[in-house]
Amino acid sequence: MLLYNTMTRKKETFEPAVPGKAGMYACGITAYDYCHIGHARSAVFFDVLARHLRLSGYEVTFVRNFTDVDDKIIARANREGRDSAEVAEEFIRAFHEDMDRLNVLRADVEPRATEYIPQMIDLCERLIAGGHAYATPSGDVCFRVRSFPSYGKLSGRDVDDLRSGARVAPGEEKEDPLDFALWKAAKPGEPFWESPWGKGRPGWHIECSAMSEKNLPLPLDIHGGGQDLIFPHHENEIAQSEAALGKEFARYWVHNGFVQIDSEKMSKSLGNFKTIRDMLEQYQPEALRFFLLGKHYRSPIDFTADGLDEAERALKRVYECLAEAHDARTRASGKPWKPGDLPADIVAEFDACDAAFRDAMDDDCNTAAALGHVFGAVRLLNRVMEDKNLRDRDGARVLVERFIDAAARWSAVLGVFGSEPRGFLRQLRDSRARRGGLDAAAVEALLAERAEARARKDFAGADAARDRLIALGVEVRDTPAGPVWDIA
RNA sequence: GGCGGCAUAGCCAAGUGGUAAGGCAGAGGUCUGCAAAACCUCCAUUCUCCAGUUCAAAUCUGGAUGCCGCCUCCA
Repeated sequence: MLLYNTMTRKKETFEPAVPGKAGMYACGITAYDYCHIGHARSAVFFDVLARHLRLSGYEVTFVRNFTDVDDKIIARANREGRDSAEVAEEFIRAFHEDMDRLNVLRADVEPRATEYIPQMIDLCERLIAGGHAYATPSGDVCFRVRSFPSYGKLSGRDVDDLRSGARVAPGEEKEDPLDFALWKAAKPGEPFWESPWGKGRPGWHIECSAMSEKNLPLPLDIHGGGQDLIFPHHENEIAQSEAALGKEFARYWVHNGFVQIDSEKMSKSLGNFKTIRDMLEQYQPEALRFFLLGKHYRSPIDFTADGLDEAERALKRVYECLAEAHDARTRASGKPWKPGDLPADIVAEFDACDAAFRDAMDDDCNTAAALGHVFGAVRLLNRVMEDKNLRDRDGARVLVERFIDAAARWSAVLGVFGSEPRGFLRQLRDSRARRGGLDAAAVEALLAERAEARARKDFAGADAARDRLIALGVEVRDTPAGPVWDIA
């Protein structure tokens, strides 16, 4: 497959270090608050990438870490009079709850920074021994950026340009303003670990270097995260790991784009973020996931209510079709299919959609294009099911089976379309009804009134009931199995 | 100031040299007691603008304009 590599700024053919195996490391969250939609996008994308690689035959080892010791966690713990480990634990649990709902699979290894303190200390010592780091009088350990000549290669930065913007804060003990902390001396009230430099705790960047080194063979095949991690986080990881190891740290650097609100980055610092759990009170998790997959992962995506509503409608179209397909298959057990194949061009068109789906995923995980091909298949199946001359043929049965089978494969990669269709449609309707503040009792009463009128062939009365339902935003659909209702 | 990204119909959006996927909305039709869903047809001679390369450009090059991101914690 092709994968865009931030290092080379090009799509490249993905060739792991060991053929058939793929080691993936994605930077996870700092556990100090509930996750927002931006975290969801990153998690959903790397989940899809891991799923796609697996289904393409790679033996994938996916590592996603938790940062469970950090300034922000400590700040929150102190503010709430709690232990920082307890705070981290709470939000790691919340992360798992949110991700489970979004159908993001657990990573194979989910290391926490505090479990790797000895490895981080060891890495610091190796860097000091190699002349790439130094301890300061107060017990910090800093990376000597100037000792690593290719610093800036990932983010396209020039050390001299960076220097003009950097400044040394008064009282800092860095040799150079560009140098960054690998290990921080503990301040009063902070969690700490014993180290050769006294009581302290790890800096952020060293965590990922240590955790990736211990959990995956280096070089990593894929290292990823949000685009904001390119600089300085990933640049610093490269410097640390490559300076310590003397070899390449990661082969493919993959970064997802941001979620925006009103064309501005959604972030905690801007205060314009929406948490996953807040959104899931209003929308089905699958609608959010579908929405995120509707745009290419490297482009920014604007998060809007309209966008989610559209995702719901699109999802509904696919599930209506899946429900039809399931019904057709079930009905077939009681009613024999007639002999006869479908026209060859219809079968060929289905094959083309299925192949195009895979090609799109192979092309840098182009989920938006892949979804387009799902709709191609949906329309094709609807057309056959609609055609009185075709729908009872044995060839139609075969197509229905193949469609259901293909949908299961698409679902396995994308993590959507995998629910039981009728159940999903009911949940979708109910969540939309709840969002619209619909009076369920009033709807039920009008539905009953209309059913009675229809039974009497009192169509004027039935239409009057329908009009009042429409006024409530409800539309009624008469099916062979009886009337069903939905939100217009 | 330094570095980078993006600009496609009313809206969302795919598309890295060969003549504009898909979804939503809209118009007409089939079906239906009426509807809805579904299906069929239509809906960008054109891809922010200007130059250039090429037989051929939304796609490559240069320039302009606009929006966004990184350079400080951040998915």
